[in-house]
Parts: sequence; structure tokens; C-alpha cells
Amino acid sequence: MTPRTDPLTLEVVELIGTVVARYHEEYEHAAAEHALTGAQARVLGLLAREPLPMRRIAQRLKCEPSNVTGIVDRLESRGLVERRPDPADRRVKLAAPTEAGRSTAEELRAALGFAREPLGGLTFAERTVLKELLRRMLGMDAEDDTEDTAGAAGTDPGEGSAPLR
Amino acid sequence: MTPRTDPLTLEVVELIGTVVARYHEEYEHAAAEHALTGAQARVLGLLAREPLPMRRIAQRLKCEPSNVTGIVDRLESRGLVERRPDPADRRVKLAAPTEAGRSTAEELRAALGFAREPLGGLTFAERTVLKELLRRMLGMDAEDDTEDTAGAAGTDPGEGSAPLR
DNA sequence: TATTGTTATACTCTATAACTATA
DNA sequence: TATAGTTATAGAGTATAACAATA
Repeated sequence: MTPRTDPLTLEVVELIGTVVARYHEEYEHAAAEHALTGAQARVLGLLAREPLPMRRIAQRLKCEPSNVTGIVDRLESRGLVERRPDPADRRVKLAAPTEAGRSTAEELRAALGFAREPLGGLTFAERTVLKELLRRMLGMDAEDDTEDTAGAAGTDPGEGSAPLR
Repeated sequence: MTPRTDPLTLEVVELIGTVVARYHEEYEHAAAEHALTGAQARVLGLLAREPLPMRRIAQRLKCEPSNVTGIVDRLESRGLVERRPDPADRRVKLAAPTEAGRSTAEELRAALGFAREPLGGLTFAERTVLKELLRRMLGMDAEDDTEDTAGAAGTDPGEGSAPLR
């Protein structure tokens, strides 16, 4: 509830704003390289993970379902996505990437170098600390910490994971 | 140049994506509270710091100058911004916030609680570490570290500023 | 001749409301 | 009746190209 307007906090806020700006810059640029808009790239990325009903796409994008129609229309007209019927419910249409769509999505993901390239300048311990701080900042404290994190646990969790006092 | 696809790095990338998403969510929400679009809020925020020629606004927004005309038009029609002539060059028009615009910009800034509220859960030392890591990530290493940081230096820079190895 | 801001045009994203076909 | 997807419509952001005023 406390406002928190000390210089250090304000500087961190400023830095986060810069991170956000650069992230978007790189994202839009990567999408444009494939002649896609940001929204189209986002939907293609979602579908590359798993086919989704139109309704679900709208929920992920936090927009009205009517907008998804046009976005998928454009992706479909370019042969990157196709609409398939849902056997379980004839009202829903599942949007799924074509083969071309899958490879485009993969290239897009690979081009999104942000935070992967710059992260290279950080040591393993530093990346671990950064992960912890971001998680706490996002209110993900110690909840469900038992997924892909396990894979990296065997190397050197040591004081990197400590609360830092 | 190394791709960096280890689980830890990927998790940090994922977290940064989440931070970006939440930042935008809060930004758009704060803007909507004042019946402003994201672009309008961004321009108003820029002008609250200092009046700018149309051309400069476009550069800050990384968009074409022709787009700024419409955005400023809408802000002007709502009495939040006004266009003033530049005495030095009669071609340029300086966009400046009105009194109402300034107060709206201030309310907007205050409402942008993200990273200020959640940052409250971090200790001073943790915020210092986060600041350092973000700066390194953004390639701002030790360059010009002699500004507002000085104000907070008297408390406990200690190992918080250390490279952490 | 170059630059600043604008207009005109076209496309995409967005929300709202009404429609259809299913359920 | 309720839900999934679509269509229609209108407003806003975006890029491109052409233009007037000024430098």
C-alpha cells in the first residue's frame, strides 16, 4: 500500500519500462521480418504450442472474440493457419498452424533473441537471482516451483537461490 | 552469439515476457480510466516532461510523423494539449500540455503502480541487486552511474553492488 | 533544395451489437 | 435459453505518398 517513491525504486521502475520498450521493439521487428503484425505473430505463437478454439485465443489476447476472426482470417489466407472442426462440439472451430505456420513460428521464436542474448552477459548465479527476484515481483513466490526448474537444479543452486537476507 | 537455450535462461525469458504483459495490462488500464488510449497516454506523459515538436514525438514513439497529427488532434480536442508556434522556426509546432493535461498526466503516473507496489516485497538490498542485473541486461553496465543513484548510496551499497560471481 | 507538419489513403486492431448454427 | 463464431460498423493506430509553408 505504501507508495514507494524512493530513488532506488524509481530507478528500477524506469529500468523495467526500458525492458518493456525493448522487448516490444524486438518483437514487432521479428514479426515484421515475416510480414506479420504483432497480433498475428502472437496468435501464431500460441497456436504453435497447441490448436485452440477461437474463443480461447480471444481470452489469451485479452480482446473480444470478434477480433480473432479477422486475425485468423489473415493468417489463414497466407496459409499459415487452418480452421478445423471440433468433433466434440460442432459450434467450435479449432485454429491450428499448418506446416508452413509451424516453421514460421519456430523462426519467429528463434529470432526473439531478447533476454536470451543479453542474458548471456550474466553468470548462472546471477540469472538464478534474477529469476527469483522477478518471480517474487510477480507474486509467484514459492508456489508451484516443481516444473522445468528441476532441470537446472543439479548444477549449483547454492546461495543463488537464497532469499538474500 | 551463443543461442542459450538452457532451462534457467528460458525461464527468465518467460518471466520477462510475463513482466512485459503485466506492465502493458496496467498501462492500458490506467489510460482507459481516463478515457485515453495507450498512445495518447504515452504522448501526454512525454509532453508533461517537456513540450516537444511533432517530429520529436514521432521519434519517441518510433512511428511516422503523420500519425502524431491525429493523436495530438484528439488530445487537443479534449483540452489536454495545445499546439504552440516555435519562435525560432516557424515551421515547427510545439505540443505542450494544458493545465488539465498536466494534472491528468500526474494522475496517470501515480496510477501506474506496477513495479512500485510489487517492488515493495523486496528488501533494499534485493532492489539494488535487481537494478544492477537489469542494467547489465540492458547493456548499461557501469556507464554514467553518477546521477540519481548517488542519493541512495549512503545506506548500504556493500555487497549489493558486487558482481555476485 | 531540404525540412516540418499536414492531408489523403489504405490496412490492421479494437469494441459493440446483431446475426447463425449449434447446444 | 445459452454458447461459439461470424458479420457489420465505427474509432484509433499505423505506413506511404503527396502537399503547403518555411528554411
